This record gives sequence, C-alpha cells and structure tokens, in this order.
Amino acid sequence: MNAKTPSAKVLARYEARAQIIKALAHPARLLIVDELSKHGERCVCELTEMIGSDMSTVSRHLGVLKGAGLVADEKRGQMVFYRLRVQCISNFFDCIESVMTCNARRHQDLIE
Amino acid sequence: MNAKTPSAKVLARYEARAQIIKALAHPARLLIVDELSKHGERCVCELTEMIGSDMSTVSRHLGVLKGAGLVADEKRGQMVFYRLRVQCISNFFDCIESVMTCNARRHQDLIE
DNA sequence: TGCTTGTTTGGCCAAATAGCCGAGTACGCA
DNA sequence: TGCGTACTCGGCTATTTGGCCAAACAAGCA
Repeated sequence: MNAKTPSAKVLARYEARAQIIKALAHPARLLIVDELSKHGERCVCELTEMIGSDMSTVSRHLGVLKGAGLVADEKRGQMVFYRLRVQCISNFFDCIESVMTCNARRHQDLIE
Repeated sequence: MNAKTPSAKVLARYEARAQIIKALAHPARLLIVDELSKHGERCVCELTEMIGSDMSTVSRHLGVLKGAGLVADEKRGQMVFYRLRVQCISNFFDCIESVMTCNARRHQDLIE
C-alpha cells in the first residue's frame, strides 16, 4: 500500500500520455479542436482566419496536433483539410469545464 | 457557417481551459494525479519517494496542480496532504488512453 | 512557361518551463 | 530552547515552446 517508484515502462507510458495532453495545452489548439468537432473538417486558411495569427503559426499548431495523433490531414487541390481522429475530445472538455466552474464557485465563496 | 474569429471573452475562456490542461501536461503530475485518484490522499514525502526527484521539484509540481484547482492541500502536523478536488479525471485518462491505442494501431498498420 | 494561392519549413528571438541547490519556515519533540 | 523533519520558495541554468518573417514547395491557371 506504499507509494512505490514506478518501472521504466510505466514511466514511459506516462510520458506518452503527457505528450498527448501537451498537444492540447494551448488555447489556439483547443480552438482548432473545438472547431473541428463542430464542423467535420477545415482547411488551414479557414482556421488561420478564425485564430487570427500567422498561417505559419497555425500550420505549426496543426503539426503538433497531428504529431499527437489527434487530427488527420488530407490534401485536396492546393488546400489541406484537417479533421479529428478521435471523438472523445468532448468528454475531455466536459471535465475541464467542471473544473472551471468548480474553481469559479470556490473563488466566489472566498469573496462572500 | 464560416469560421469567425472568436470574441475576447471566448478567447479568454479557451485560455483558461488551456491553463488547466497545461497543469496536467507533465508525466510527473500525471503520476501524482493517478496516485491520488487511487488512494485518497498522499503527503509530499510519499509522492517524492514515488517520483524519485527532489522534494522541491515535487512540491513545485503540486503547486502547479493546486494553482489549476485540481488538488487541495491540508497540513496536519508537519506533513502536508494532497488530494484531488475533481473526480472526472479518470474519464480524461480514458480518452487519452484511447488516443494512444489508436495511434499504436495506426503505427502497426504502417509496418504490415 | 511564369504567376498566384495555399501550405510547410528554417531561422531567429523572447518567454515559459523544469530541474536542482540552498535558504527559510513551520511543526513536533526532547 | 535547540534539533530534526517536512515542506516551500528564491535564484540560477538548461531546455522547450511560441511567434513572426522569409524562403521553399506544391498545385492550379494564364
């Protein structure tokens, strides 16, 4: 029942998980994921317009998401369309959302 | 149906979400969260032993989790005990896990 | 062929993150 | 009071991340 130090294999597993979570840990990338979960797919130019930063920056963000296996890309003509590879992302957001409302309530309590 | 650039308020909301996710985006912190979800609470020294790095480092990680509102701390005697503030973390992990198996399968496909 | 548009990539710099060490604080005990 | 243990925090350095610009690619069109 003691807190034992985990094996290298287990550690590598946590490392891999952290890598995926890290890919989601940026507002622009969350915005992208949310947009892709609402519409099926979006090209880089649409996402760039939505986010409002340089297209090269958005492309990099998409690269990060793709590297984590969260999105897939498909080139059609001169445009590249991205879509989500996974569906469970919304559960993910629900949890984050509940943390946020929980935090908000707590801060409220401190004021009263 | 166009990708419109979100308002400052919406943007701030994504920023806040990203902040919480960022707190989870580290193997040591995932390890901590997992440990706390299994046992109700752990003191810093136990977590330090489990993770195997400097106690100051572990304390910093706990500070990050606390800052995001994910854990609560309570001092009893000379020890400080941490516990999870939220329960939904496991759903969270389930999603990450499914991404990982999905990725693994995909890599497998590339080999065959 | 050259021009335009959509996208990715390399280079660079600023900012954030992670880790350790050592100092400081808080508590319990003699 | 003084000592040891548990923990936090300031300071430092190394690494990573994020952003922009400019250059390189790729595809369609004149």
